[in-house]
Amino acid sequence: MLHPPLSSNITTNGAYTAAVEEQQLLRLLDGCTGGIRPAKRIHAHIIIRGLAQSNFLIAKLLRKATTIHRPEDYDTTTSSTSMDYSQLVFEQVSRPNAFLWTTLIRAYALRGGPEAFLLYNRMAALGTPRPISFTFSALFKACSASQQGKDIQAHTLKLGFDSDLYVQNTLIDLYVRCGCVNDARRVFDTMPTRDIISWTAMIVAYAKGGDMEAARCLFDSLPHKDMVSWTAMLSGYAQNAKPQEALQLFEEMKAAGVPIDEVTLVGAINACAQLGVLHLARQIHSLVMDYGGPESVVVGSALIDMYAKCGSLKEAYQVFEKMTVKNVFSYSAMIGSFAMHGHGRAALRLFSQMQATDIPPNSVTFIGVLAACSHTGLVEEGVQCFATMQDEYRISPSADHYACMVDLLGRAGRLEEAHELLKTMPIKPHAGVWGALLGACRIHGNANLAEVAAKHLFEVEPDGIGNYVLLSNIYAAAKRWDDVRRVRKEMRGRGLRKNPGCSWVEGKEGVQKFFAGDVLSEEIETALEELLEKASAAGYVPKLDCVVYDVSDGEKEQVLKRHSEKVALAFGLLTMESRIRIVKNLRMCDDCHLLMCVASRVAEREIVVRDNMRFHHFKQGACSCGEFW
DNA sequence: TTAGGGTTAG
Repeated sequence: MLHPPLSSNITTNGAYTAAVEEQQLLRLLDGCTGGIRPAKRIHAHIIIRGLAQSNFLIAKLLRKATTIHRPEDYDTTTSSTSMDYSQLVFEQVSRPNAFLWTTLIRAYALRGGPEAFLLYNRMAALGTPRPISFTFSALFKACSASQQGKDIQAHTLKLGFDSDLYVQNTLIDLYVRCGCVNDARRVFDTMPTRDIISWTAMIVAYAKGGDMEAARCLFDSLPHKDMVSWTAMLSGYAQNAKPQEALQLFEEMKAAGVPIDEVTLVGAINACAQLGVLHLARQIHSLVMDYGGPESVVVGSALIDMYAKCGSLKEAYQVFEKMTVKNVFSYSAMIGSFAMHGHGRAALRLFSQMQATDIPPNSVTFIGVLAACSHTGLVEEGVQCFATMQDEYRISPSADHYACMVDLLGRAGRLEEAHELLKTMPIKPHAGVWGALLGACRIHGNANLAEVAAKHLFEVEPDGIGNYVLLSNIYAAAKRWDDVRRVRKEMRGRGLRKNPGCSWVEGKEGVQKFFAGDVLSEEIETALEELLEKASAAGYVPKLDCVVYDVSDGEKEQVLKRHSEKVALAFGLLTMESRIRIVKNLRMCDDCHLLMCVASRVAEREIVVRDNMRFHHFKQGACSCGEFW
């Protein structure tokens, strides 16, 4: 039996017995897994032993009962949640102390919603007990808008918590979550003492705001960095499209002997996915295995995405299959992976499998599903999924979903329908939606509708350089040179310059990067010439329309020849014995696509190209996209 | 009590 009968409390040594029993129950609570049902069992013991008024015990009990993400969060026998139960237990304590109040406030705060504030207001109205610093760190966690934070901050000032490290650190974090970098910095600057947590929170503030130089400046001036501050910096680089800097930091971190955990690895995985370099991906994967394999679904989902973006759909699927716990992220990542490689049917099959589980798809899942249909020309299926999303899953389509639908219809040549959908959508179309229409106009050579799309596009995204390039491409294809000049003049007037095309390719001695128009080594120049000769003999004729300048055909040919992916291909032919993998920063042009097709046949090589849209796998003269891109 | 993480269209 766990406890002696109640009567044993009534001894001359009652206080001593109670203390011993409290210790026993605390140990019991420490050993319990958390969740509502185990908590209820221990609560029964607490009541039997007459300790239901112990603030300390009850606070610990509530912390256990309200542990989130446990299946026991809902008790089917009483139809109550752990919060209903905790509230009830709390109300039975006649003199709750500040710690007990705070425990309940924190539990509500972690769940979101207004209850945390209501409870605090009740506490403040009573006037006793007075809040403690813990109370405010819990309240700041409950805030989701900076104004709420400012209101609570006024209370901290009044009660003298304005120099408390924990309170101020949580306040910085709140401003970071709300995107208020300046407010976060003001708190940071006025703190009498700061610790590594204050610094790291501030590094994150700058990283979220895209100011990686300011983040780096703080990071460099931190005398004692820990794993979290290193990881914050690394992830910041990855999130701001600076994968090389992220991986460089990862190497430095390892060299400095800083420990690494799953969060660090996720940052590195993410960076590697952006670079698209497969041998690096494999290295990081084996590092993950050294750390015990992808134990969390977070790492697994990141790995799936990484392998897909590095061109290996097979390895992405292997990771997915091996995952023992799958969730909406892992399914969405895998469906999106099939989509970017043009495997629409496989994406739809996996989506069906997902529907048979108890994991409901979310709006991101549908982006993947719709993109898969769009990249494979499965128009009716896409239309059907768009309806299912709304009717069955009650997900209202976002502008991104409309962009997919406009792309789906437009790509398939149903331009008017796409335009009609766009005009009747209930939310404001963003640049992506008009961009999809403009892209479809390019494919189907509809310069008139392109003008309509471009007009709107320039309104919502006046500095989107790609839009001007796309429009001038469309005019160029229609040989409307005056219009081409007009667009180019507009670009110049706005101080916009074309992003230089850039490709990188995996060689034996690392990754080689090429820019369009680079001066080439003799070796590469020769390899390129030989390739073009062989291709011409096999029927390749340069698509001069791809050049948007009104210059002679000879000059156009020279421009095309220097496109970075062609140079990368020539380099790959020289250095790689088998498959050639190229990553490009912009969209591949029609001419390069054609040459890749022909080259895969005449050079008898598999070529995999990732551009900023999707993957193309070239093999024996054909592309996996089936010319539908 | 307080800081770092995964899937998103053109």
